[in-house]
Amino acid sequence: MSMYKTKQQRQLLDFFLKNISSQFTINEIVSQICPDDGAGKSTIYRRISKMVEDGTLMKLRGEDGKSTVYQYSGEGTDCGEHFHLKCTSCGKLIHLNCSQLDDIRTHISDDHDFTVDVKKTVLYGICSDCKKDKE
Amino acid sequence: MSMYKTKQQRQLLDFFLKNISSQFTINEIVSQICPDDGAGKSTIYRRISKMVEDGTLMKLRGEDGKSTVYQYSGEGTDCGEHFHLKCTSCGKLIHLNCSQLDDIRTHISDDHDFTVDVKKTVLYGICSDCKKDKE
DNA sequence: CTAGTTGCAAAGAGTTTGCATGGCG
DNA sequence: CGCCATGCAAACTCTTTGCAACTAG
Repeated sequence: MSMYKTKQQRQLLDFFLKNISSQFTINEIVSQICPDDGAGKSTIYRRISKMVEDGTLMKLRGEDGKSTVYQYSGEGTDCGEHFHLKCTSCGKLIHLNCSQLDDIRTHISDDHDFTVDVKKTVLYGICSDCKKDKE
Repeated sequence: MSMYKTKQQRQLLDFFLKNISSQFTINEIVSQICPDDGAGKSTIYRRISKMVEDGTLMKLRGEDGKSTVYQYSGEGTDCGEHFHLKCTSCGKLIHLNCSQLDDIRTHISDDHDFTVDVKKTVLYGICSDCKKDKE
């Protein structure tokens, strides 16, 4: 399969590494990486899908509930190990490293016989900053 | 706004009430409700959006990670009060009434200063039945 | 009667696919 | 040199929107 390391593959990975805590839509990625927009959009789609498959990226639903955004979750992160909180107001993604939260998985597994897939799960809500703004 | 109770509105609500624990894509809804398919699809879209807004329906991502499915979550359910587990293998949605899970919300709220919105959150993973099948 | 609602068709947005070309190893 | 990856354009699917006809209250 992905045996070749092409320029485009490296560009894409670099882009996410440089913006390791940010999320982007396909269009944002395309316009940031491709010279004069539009070029290579299908390649971006193809590559992104594979990166989601192999865990390099997380696929999330945007704040508006319509768009799809992607964020790096590969090496260097422990995104396969912890839960994520996503603010539905500002879009921020919070990595939740917390032993108590890990207990939840054990609890759900033991008591509800359901194996939670942390990589696919995002808890949506309102972050502290946005909470303040509303006051 | 929604002051009129039209035939279509009632049909749609009845359909979800009759299939209170199932999920449907827009196309499935359209073909089940509309006589000879295709008819009134835009009405379905318009009405579904409103039902999601007012909490009558939950909007979920389908098993394939691409499609969007809807399930009843209005009166008679306590879907605004508990978490949901969704099996990424068979698509089943599990309503998680469990005090320990409620503690999670308190914990995240108190210790992580983040207010989880239960209605928008779904925990994805593998249910017991599908786990067995793999053995 | 009046304003919200519906149906249709057309427009839009997002994503996928076929095929010839290009580039990695 | 062989094969996978890329780019482009066309095809597709899903969803939204404009507008005239309709209907509940």
